[in-house]
Amino acid sequence: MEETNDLMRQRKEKLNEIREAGIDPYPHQYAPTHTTSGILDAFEDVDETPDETNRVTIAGRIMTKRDHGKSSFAHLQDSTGQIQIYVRRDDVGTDSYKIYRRFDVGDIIGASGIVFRTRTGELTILADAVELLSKSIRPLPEKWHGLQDKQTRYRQRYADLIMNPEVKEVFVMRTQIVQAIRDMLNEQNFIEVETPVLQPIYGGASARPFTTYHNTLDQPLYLRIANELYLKRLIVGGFDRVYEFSRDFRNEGMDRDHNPEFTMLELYLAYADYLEVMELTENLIAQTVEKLHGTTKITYQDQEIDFTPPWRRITMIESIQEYSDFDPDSLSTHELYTKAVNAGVELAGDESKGEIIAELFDIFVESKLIQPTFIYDYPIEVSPFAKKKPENPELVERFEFFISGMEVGNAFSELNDPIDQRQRFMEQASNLAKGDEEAFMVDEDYLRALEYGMPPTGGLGIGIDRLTMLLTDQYSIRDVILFPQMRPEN
RNA sequence: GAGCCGUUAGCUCAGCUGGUAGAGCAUCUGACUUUUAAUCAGGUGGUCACAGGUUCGAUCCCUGUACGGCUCACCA
Repeated sequence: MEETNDLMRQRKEKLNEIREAGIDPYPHQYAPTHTTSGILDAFEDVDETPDETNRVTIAGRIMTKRDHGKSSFAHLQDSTGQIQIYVRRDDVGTDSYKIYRRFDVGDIIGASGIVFRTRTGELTILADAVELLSKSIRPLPEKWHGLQDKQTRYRQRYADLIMNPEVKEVFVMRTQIVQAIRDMLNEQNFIEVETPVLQPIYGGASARPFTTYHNTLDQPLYLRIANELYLKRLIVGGFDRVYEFSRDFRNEGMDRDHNPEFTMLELYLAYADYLEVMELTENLIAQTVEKLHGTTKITYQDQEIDFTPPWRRITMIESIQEYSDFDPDSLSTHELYTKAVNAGVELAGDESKGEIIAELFDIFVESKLIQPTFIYDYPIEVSPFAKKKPENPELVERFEFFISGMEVGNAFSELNDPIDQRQRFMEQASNLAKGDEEAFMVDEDYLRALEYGMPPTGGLGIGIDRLTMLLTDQYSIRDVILFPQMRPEN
């Protein structure tokens, strides 16, 4: 049912009046010569005397309008900012001025005129022609407080973007972050590729997938939870450096740093191990921060974060020793389990030592890692695609990095031994059979690829949404995703 | 999934001990040819999220539902 109110009815009446005057309220094109910020830059020296040489044409949305009888001031907003226009009846003509008076805040109009400076010093366009480009029939939020309600801001991002310039700035920065990373990777001879979103077998991470169905093939398909296994197939195929900004989908809960669909950068680098990837990671991110902010020190939620390499490196076991009173090295699995349960850690009882260690890390360490920190050498049980450490087969060459208590990225020396990989898959498959919804299926085709031989390879995944949160000082992932997932309104 | 909080005019928000609702902005009418939260005068605008219950009477108290926020759980 069509939503309506007095304000909208009044605007529709104005729309009809404009049509009856023979004017198309939705014309097909317009040719502005300038942007608002371009004018503010280019005409900085202009004074109070209008000079015909300073003629411009702009287009934008009316954000404020102050009518004064036979003259009027308004601010027009375009994608670059705002500028004031000054419209006088004697300059635009009586008929045109009458139509102009039917314009509302929110309408998109074009204006031609001369740039000058008002008595109060504001650079302004003295308009001699104004033209309706699109009539707005739904009123914008109030100018002073803007749009505050989070629900409306997320559901009607368009209104949020119109009213809140700082929101727009966040999304411009998001694009700049992606662009900066892309530029650096391209410079280092990485190839950007595209791999399937619809996958017959999901893998590369442990998460519940979204399931769909292909009618013609008559088979279920899964929206990818990661693209890892496809990128590594490409390494097998001979692309030595590949990456993809991948929209991934995980059918899990939503909170301040989880959205069901999110963007991950994954990259793979042949002949590298995880230590080389560590170096690449800190440089990639530090340079991105530097490009965006001109420095590698920024403030996130009132805490200073220093991205200057090298970042702190500490093993997972060491971090647990440091941040809790557990020493996994000196305890048996059973002792560790007992102590953890006594400390209030919820465990089912069938966890392996590695799983308990990972759990202890999550509970006692993760939230305390404020400055960029590499946690490395993970238990093998929670890392089915990472290569074992030569000197300790219970650990793998894997790291994650944490900033402001958030996991931002994950990397390892990729497991390229097809026999070992098959065994790890089998363990996962048995977990799946035991009811672990996040274990995954055996990907025979991926194993076949490994059997052809994959070079030693380092891989990395970076959560682009979380990185953007950090670099734009946003508390919630919903504030760095244009259209975050929401329940239906009705 | 759990706990807490919220939902009142287009927007931002008040609303006391239960007595059928207010402000600012926006909007409308009039005045105003350098204003900028323009100003001045006068108006319009409400399913108090939804459904029940208690009560003589409910925006207010109770129950349920929907949506949202925060926290927790889940998410290697």
